[in-house]
Amino acid sequence: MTATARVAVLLPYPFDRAFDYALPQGMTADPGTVVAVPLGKRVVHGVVWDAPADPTVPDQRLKPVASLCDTPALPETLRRFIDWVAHYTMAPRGEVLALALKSNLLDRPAARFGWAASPPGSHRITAQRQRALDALTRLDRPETAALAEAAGVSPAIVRAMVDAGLLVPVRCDPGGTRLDPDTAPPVLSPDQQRAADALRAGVASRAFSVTLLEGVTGSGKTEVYCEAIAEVLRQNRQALVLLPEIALSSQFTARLAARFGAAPTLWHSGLSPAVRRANWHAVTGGAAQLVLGARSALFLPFADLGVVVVDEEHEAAYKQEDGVIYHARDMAVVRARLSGAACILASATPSLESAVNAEAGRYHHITLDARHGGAAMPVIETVDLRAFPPSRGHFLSPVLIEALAATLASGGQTMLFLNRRGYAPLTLCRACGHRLNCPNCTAWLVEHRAHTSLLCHHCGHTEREPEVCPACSAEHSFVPIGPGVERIAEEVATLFPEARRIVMASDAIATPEQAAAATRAIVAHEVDIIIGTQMIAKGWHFPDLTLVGVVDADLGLGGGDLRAGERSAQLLHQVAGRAGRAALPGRVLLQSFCPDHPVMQALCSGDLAGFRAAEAALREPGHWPPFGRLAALIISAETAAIADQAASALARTAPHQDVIVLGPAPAPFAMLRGRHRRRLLVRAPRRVALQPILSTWLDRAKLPRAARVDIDIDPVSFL
DNA sequence: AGCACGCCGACT
DNA sequence: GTCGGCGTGCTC
Repeated sequence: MTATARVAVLLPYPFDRAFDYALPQGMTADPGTVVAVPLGKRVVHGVVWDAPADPTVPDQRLKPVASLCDTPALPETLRRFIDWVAHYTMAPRGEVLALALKSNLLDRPAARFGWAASPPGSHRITAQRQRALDALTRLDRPETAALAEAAGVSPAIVRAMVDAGLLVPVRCDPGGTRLDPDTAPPVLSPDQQRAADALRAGVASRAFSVTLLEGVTGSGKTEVYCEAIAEVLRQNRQALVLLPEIALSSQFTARLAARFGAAPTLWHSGLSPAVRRANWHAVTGGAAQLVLGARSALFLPFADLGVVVVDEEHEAAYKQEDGVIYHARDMAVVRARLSGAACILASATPSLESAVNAEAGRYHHITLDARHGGAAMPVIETVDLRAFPPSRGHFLSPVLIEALAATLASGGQTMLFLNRRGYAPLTLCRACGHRLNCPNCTAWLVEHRAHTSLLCHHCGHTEREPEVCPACSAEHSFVPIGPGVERIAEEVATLFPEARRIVMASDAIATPEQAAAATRAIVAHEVDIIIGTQMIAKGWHFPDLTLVGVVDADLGLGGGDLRAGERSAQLLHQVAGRAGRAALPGRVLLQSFCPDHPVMQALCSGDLAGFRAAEAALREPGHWPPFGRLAALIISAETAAIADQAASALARTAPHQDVIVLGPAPAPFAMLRGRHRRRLLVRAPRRVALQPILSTWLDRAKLPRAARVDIDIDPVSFL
């Protein structure tokens, strides 16, 4: 009597271990094989894992594997990556697998069709139709949305052209066109050439390496790392470029397409299910040579990854904050290591983490100094709001208004930056001082005049402004306090009624199409003044923009966040970089109540490296990141009492060896989406691994069932 | 994640 | 008397 042949199958659900299944006679399944297996009453997809069978489960309890899928096996490098991420983040292994394998990806994608121009006939060619036909000469068999976006026309125009017979469908499987590393090689400066050669050599060695590529906005980082990608294409391996989700613009896609002669394969949350599936299959089949994606693209089944680029590596948006909590920049390094690939971290304002790793020699460090094409860095000055205050109820200092007027007069464009959506961040009763709060969160309600309502930016709660104050019953007594971008737009309209304005915030610009339309209008100089949030800080290239005004440069400095100064410097530097990118010199005015603050000083002098050194000197003695390890335990419950009880119970049993446990404290948003939250911070020197300490601690702690503990390794947001 | 089992309130 | 709320627990 021979024992049943069994395989361990990892399922994409929150189980930490693989389940054993019986392998029917004659069936073989190597690790990585995607299989269908019975689970309870259902049949689900899973992956044969490289785990030993579990002898404690007797043969009789095993169910047989139902069938093998004809999808290519999940590559070993991806399986090891999933194991690594699960261990590091302390997330159940199956939950991590779920990031890589959703069963709706598995069906073979249907053939896809794009559009080509039909031979010229006797059609009426309107200006918009001509734009689409022009765009078609630059694109390879684009689908409707891609063509419409590239041409700057609505999808309806494209559909009408199809109906009129101007466009004919042709098959366009993703990755069907090979990328050509030599399509449009850039002309590089000697500085860039040296950097490109070094990156290319790293790729050519086919070994793991990490390089921090530091260069100011406009120094040509993209052109340089594209040379590393070109080398990977020559090796016939695959390349991955990660961008913060918000920066996945069509402008960037078009740049890569122009460089390599065909569009990269996209991966982000906005893709339709059909495109998702097609692109996933293109990656696993090797047809996708270059993927441009958000952080989740790390979990794609690359067969042979040669380079991973993390652009804007300092961005906090790389931190996944719910579900499996991970930092995509750090996981990109791991993904590259496990794949024998080169990893390139690119930024104008590197994170302290990466800068310290480069300093310590763990990463290579390449710096691009000059702005390419001769454009100078803008002149950055502070405007002391104590000396030059705005008039009552307004937010632009006379100094900024004067600069704005001069720029308008000379025909230049101005950008006003304020990282705050809506009209006013706080609404209070003139009679009694009552503040309108969110019922679910520790947060003020933000007035949005565009929707004539008050909105919570944390949970989405929305309500009308009450007629009567709920505290003192005064009528129509509410006044807006402080500015949001809508209010700045209003102020600008009063000051310069003839100037053409656009507000760029996530309320107004919600889709890539809207962003593309706004960008086009700005580049075409159909706009004089751009008023925007964070959204306008990233990657755009507006040639006529010469003045940048930061309405509240102090905004990011409060809140007691470990990285507040660092993040503020990065964001403001990035915003400043929008000014004067073409032939025209740029000027940046930072409105501040504390112009002597190290962040303002660093920005004005351009000495960000000096600022980083000062930050490092503050963090190193106490083993704060990146000089030590940090984890946050967020304890949340329906009631404050349960949250408090659970948090102090945890704190009482806290380990002392090698770690310091801080707290419990109310999490900065003590109440979020209706749950009460407390936080413990666990800090340790770099040599100590936190995970085993945390798991023994949490396993022993007896917590009330109503309380939940979320572990955040390497927290960045402190929310 | 799903899906069962299980023990307390308003309905044909 | 049953239908159904979602708390708890299991899935090889």
